[in-house]
Amino acid sequence: MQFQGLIQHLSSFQKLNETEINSLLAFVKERKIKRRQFLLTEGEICKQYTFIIEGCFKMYKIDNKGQEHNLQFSIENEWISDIGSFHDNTPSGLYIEALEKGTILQIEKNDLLYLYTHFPKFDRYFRVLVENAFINLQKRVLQNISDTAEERYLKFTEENPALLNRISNVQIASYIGITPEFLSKIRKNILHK
Amino acid sequence: MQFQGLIQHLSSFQKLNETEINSLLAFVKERKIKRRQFLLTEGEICKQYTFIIEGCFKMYKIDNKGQEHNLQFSIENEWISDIGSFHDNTPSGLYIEALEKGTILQIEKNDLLYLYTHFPKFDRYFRVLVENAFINLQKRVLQNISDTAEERYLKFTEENPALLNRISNVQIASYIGITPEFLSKIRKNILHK
DNA sequence: AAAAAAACTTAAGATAGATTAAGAATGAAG
DNA sequence: CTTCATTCTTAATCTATCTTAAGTTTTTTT
Repeated sequence: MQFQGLIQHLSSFQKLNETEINSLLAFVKERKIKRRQFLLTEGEICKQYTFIIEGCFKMYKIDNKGQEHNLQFSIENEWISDIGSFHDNTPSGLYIEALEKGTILQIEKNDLLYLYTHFPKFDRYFRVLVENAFINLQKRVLQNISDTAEERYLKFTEENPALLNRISNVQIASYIGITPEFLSKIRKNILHK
Repeated sequence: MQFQGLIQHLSSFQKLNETEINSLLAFVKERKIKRRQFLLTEGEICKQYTFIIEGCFKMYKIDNKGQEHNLQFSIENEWISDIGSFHDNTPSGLYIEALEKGTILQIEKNDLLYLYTHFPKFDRYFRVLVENAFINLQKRVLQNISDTAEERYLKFTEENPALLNRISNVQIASYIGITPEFLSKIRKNILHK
């Protein structure tokens, strides 16, 4: 079994007792995922929270011109899901796709709600998780509205060293909101300094 | 006293009992705020969560060229604070400023933590609040990386009708990440269609 | 190992958006 | 009610970024 990563992640926020751990593990299911496999596609309702044991995933939308726009990358010991679709039971506008083969744990909505109700610690755990994700998104919005593309690229490389050797520049360009060609120009520019 | 708005807001998520309501109200303090008054400035640690009874506020950063960039507007029955600074006890990089005179309620960090610990409902309430704010921020990031300035402006007007008569186009331009001059051009363009 | 697909780069020309500057209109404050 | 400050607009010029297209390199799949 590969539950240590998840338990450790939860425990880093607050101590869990036996009952809490066992309840969680009773609900969580392990899945092997192939490269290019989808965890979610547009139009589906997001019915699970996904915790990544191993692998690298992207969450993105496709615009009316067929272009992909990356909202998020996630790797080992991180959660990924379309929270909006999950909570409102509405069809997602997003895709979640594996960039590498990997292994995940998933928990169904009803089971998560059960945990929320019976063990307040889970409410708190996910509140803190979302708070942290929220803080990071705020920084990203500020960057988007105030920084140039070159500044956004440099900050991305500084803040995501673990991703650099795992994803292509095409993916990074899509994440910071520019074309791959322009990113190429930016990288050339940086080299010549 | 002006606590109805807050109680109502909380109750719309889940029923509160007497004890919970009283505990909350014991901690919450009312303040009158003048136009142009600051609730937070750069370098300060954000020590309160603020609930707006009446008024309109903006939260923004100032970049190294002295330019303002609006992260958020908030009005009646909404919360505003720098969650990052609040939770990590780190100096904020943001300003919160009143665009109109108004009235607010504030709760101190220690008191909020007390509520979290003693009444799980508050954990849940703030988890759901942050989740909703997070979902909206995700939409904004996707807009920033995939839509043109004109599309962002049009969506802003559609999604924030209540703000339109209260804030200037200068503020809107700063929020969607363009100059006021270019927004002027966009508005002219829209008229000529 | 070969074939196919995806990623990366370069460059020319096009467009979105910034900058500067100035004048007119609106709103705030004494 | 009047003065001062801010907002809004316009236009010319400049710059960042996109588009298209092509060629090269790297990675994935067979």
